Amino acid sequence: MNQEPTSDPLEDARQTFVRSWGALGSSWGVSRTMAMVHALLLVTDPPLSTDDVMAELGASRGNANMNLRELVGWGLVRRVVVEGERREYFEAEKDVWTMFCTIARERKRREIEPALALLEACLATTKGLRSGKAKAFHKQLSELAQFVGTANAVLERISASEQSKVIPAILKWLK
Amino acid sequence: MNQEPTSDPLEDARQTFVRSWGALGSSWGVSRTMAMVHALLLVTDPPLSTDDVMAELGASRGNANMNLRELVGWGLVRRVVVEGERREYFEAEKDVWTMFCTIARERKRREIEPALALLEACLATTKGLRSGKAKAFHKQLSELAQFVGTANAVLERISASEQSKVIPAILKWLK
DNA sequence: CGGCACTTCCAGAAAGTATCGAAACTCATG
DNA sequence: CATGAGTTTCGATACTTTCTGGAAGTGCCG
Repeated sequence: MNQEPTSDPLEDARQTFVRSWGALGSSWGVSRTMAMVHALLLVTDPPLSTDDVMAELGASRGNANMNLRELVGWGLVRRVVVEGERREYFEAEKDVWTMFCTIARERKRREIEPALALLEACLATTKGLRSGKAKAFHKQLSELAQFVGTANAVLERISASEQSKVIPAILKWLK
Repeated sequence: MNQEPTSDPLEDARQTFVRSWGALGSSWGVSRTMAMVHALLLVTDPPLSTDDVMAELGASRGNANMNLRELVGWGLVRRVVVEGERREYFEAEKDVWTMFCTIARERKRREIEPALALLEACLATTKGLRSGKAKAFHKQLSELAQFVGTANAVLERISASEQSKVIPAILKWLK
């Protein structure tokens, strides 16, 4: 992935943003390129084609295609049809609140729920055990499960709400 | 990393929990082994030595040492001194709320704040630009920055609060 | 149909990380 | 101040994940 030098400050800022956002992505369990593609679409107005993404990021077709597809799978990017064009174009959901809700819902489904399931399973298999060690294990896991369950419910509730209902309440609470 | 077959249901459950938690860790940007070490300490009562961790997870000394050190760095694990023992022992913070606050604070510091800094930097360099494209870019980033900033403040506030103040409020709000 | 304009799949290559094993270091102790 | 238990560091290797480039697929249109 290459970068061309520019002296256009806007282009510089875009590049900086896209690349750095990509780097940050990896600490959140998102691959660099996927984060970069998302960042790119987020700050680009007319929808982009696969080739545009390839060109902007210097990625291969397969890579661009795969990451676009995955972003569509997450619901963060939409395929759009451009009048009189055969090629597919992509645009990101620009509204930050909607984006947050989408991410929350997907992570919940893909990561929190499996974790809960694991905890429940371990709780179930140690339910009947009477030894002190088993009791302690069971108690520790059940506290964890309860916490994760609450977090799950909070995300559920928040991401099903209107931004206009939630944000003001939060800001007020922050005081 | 090996596993020995057991017919002890508690041991089985512990193994299952530790290993699966490790697997889940990777979707949250935590390395498998670090998540496993943490899980292990979380469900183990007497503090463990490096050698215990090595034995339980079948990891090398270097690996165990490195991950223990990193967990101490996150504040999720403490070194403890056992009477009349030269060797160091480790125990995890068991309280789930405290654990959550620690993680929130650390991720905030390591990941959210750098992201905010990036956003601010890009906002600053495009501040004066008057073209339509620049305005759109600036607006998109500033919405993102505002959202991330609010999230940051929320985490700050929550993780500085008492569990007893926050959880009931949340449960009430969930209704 | 057959050509064209795209999209998707796939197997191997490359890059990036985690892990090991062993050597180097630390430091209380005899 | 030599010993040795215990800890840390480090280069080499093994493993995963990500990426590439080309082959195969899809479906529109003349």
